[in-house]
Amino acid sequence: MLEKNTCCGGHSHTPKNLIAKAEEFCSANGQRLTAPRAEVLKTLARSHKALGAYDILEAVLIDGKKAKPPTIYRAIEFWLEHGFIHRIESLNAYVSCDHDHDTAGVHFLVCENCKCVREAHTASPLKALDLDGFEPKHSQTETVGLCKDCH
Amino acid sequence: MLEKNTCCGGHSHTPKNLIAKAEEFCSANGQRLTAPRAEVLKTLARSHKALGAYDILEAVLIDGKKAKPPTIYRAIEFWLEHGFIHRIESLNAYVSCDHDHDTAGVHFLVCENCKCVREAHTASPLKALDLDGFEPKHSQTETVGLCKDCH
DNA sequence: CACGCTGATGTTATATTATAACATTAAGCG
DNA sequence: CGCTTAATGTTATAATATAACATCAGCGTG
Repeated sequence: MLEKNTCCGGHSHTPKNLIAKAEEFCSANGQRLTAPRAEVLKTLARSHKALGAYDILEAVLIDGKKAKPPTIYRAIEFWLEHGFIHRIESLNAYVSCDHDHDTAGVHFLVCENCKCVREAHTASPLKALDLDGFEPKHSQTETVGLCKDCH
Repeated sequence: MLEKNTCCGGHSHTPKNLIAKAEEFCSANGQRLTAPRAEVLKTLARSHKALGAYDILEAVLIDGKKAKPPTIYRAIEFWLEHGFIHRIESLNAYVSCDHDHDTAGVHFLVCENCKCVREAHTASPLKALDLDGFEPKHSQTETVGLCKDCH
């Protein structure tokens, strides 16, 4: 994993911008931008495709040493909670997010071949639905298929 | 798991109907309705909530004996392929389906408390989207929240 | 019926993803 | 400084899923 890949136009977020946003968020909210958190976010931001937790684990060094699973999962959880990354359920993998949106409804186009993920925006899929007492908290749509470069 | 539960109005599919449909499907398509397949489908059909593979494993006996993981996963795969069950990605769990629909786009209302799952139908979420070369194969929306009885 | 083909299951082992539990360290604050 | 709290380090293990190969059952054919 993490090999150079030009699929999807080589799209990836810019680690610097995302880290800057993260720094800003942390100082504004009394959170700490620690080494594991920073490394995990940078790794995801550099990748244009979804990475599994153990891909991240292999990719990052914290103070020059390989981390252990809980360290990675804690950082993942932190960024998930604060909307800096998303979990792609159908891949058990994670992507960074540089969109500003409430995280209540998102839509991902997931390439089953190269695992690249594009985040799309539409109207909430709940609009047209008879919820009949169901109280929604979060909607996520995943469309699996082949990206432009893979089909 | 599998305890009696009256949440969501005790909704569950009717194993007999679903098995009848499955029998019909198999004979029409040259597939075999073997013991593991039948038991797995019945178990899911009886449950009104999503079951993990290992919940199913604990629940079924094949010729009076506990099965092993590959047996369960093969049956799950079989029914997934043929649209008799769905995988709820956010739970790593499975539900039976007695709807007739192309499996190209489905929407689930998932209760995070009791794990009951309601299948809903709306227009495809892809309609409003600029796919820009992405070739979609399957869309699934999962809305996590609290069901009528749990909130 | 015996044979051989095919698809399904049985079995063993292991890969992959994720978390529990407790010890230690670091940051912020009076 | 010394306390408190949040975060990380560490060890172990849970939960989910699959690879690989052996065996068996159904079925058409000679």
